Amino acid sequence: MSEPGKIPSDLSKDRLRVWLRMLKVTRMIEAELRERMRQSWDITLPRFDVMAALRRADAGMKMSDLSGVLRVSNGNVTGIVDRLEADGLAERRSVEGDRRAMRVLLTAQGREMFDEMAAVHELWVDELFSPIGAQGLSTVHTRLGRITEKLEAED
Amino acid sequence: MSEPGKIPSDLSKDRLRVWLRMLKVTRMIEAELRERMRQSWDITLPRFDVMAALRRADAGMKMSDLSGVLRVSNGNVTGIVDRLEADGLAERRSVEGDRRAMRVLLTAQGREMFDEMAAVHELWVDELFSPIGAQGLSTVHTRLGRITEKLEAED
DNA sequence: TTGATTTGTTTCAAGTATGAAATTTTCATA
DNA sequence: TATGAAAATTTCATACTTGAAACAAATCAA
Repeated sequence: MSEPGKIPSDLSKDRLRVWLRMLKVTRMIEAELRERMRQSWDITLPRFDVMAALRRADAGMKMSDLSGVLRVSNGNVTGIVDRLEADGLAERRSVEGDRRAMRVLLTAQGREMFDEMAAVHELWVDELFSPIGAQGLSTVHTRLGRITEKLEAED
Repeated sequence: MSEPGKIPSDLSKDRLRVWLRMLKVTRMIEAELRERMRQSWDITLPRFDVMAALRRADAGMKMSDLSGVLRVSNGNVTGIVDRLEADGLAERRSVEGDRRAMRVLLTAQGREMFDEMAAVHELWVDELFSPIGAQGLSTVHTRLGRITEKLEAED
């Protein structure tokens, strides 16, 4: 980046390049993880993401909380939870005091399966990110953090 | 990252944290770009991506080249090109010498529309990445590059 | 040459994703 | 206490996505 002969004020092109590379890396890693999950447990990434969110919430989460945390649409979550429920990994319970809302939580089976998957998932990510050491991780983490701050501040 | 009291050998958790953050940032930016594109030109991100790939190839690209470059499945590209073609933005031509293959290229209208969109798109990305300066861009770019190298070497 | 494999594309079923509309329930307030 | 706005979820139409299967055409080997 910013080679010798280049006008430094042209950050715009560099930002575009970084964005395209980030998009590429993210897609490659997602593809790799998706494939491994499919092979290992016949599960999809969206289902795993929902289970990960639910695992942290002992009391369960409302549908709208789920779509908020995962940043996907409400209707989307409805379908994924439907399928998790059909597989016996999650369940919907009513929220006392509000008959509109639903509380979703993992079943015992769902928790057990997620814990098993999460451990392996962490190993995979460690492997895929192995070219980046502690130094690089720190830099990338803080730089990306600035972007989320900015985006979250805009709401 | 790697705070004072922390055992440095536990890079695994840091890598997971960085991956999760990267996923989050990528999704936020994609959501933002998708929304703006929808509002401005009633176009989707996948269509824009295909047009971007085609714009660089004056002679057009084969369907399989497209899916290779964009890292999406063959069947996926079929649908997106179908819709671009229906909108008069791209067209399929036969490849002389190989009756199986198809050459896809932008129409004049497609090129014109893409150039207009690309200019604005670059401004948006510049804005969204504005919290990262030249220094940070460079670091992030090279770190992410190592990951793609590793992943591409594995094929 | 012919048969087998490979290549390029499309089709298909299932799942993921969006944004908008529809439903039901809650809540504020006049 | 009506009643209108806001909130929580589902439903819907449309589009994207995958992996597998189907198909046709090209290539390669016996």
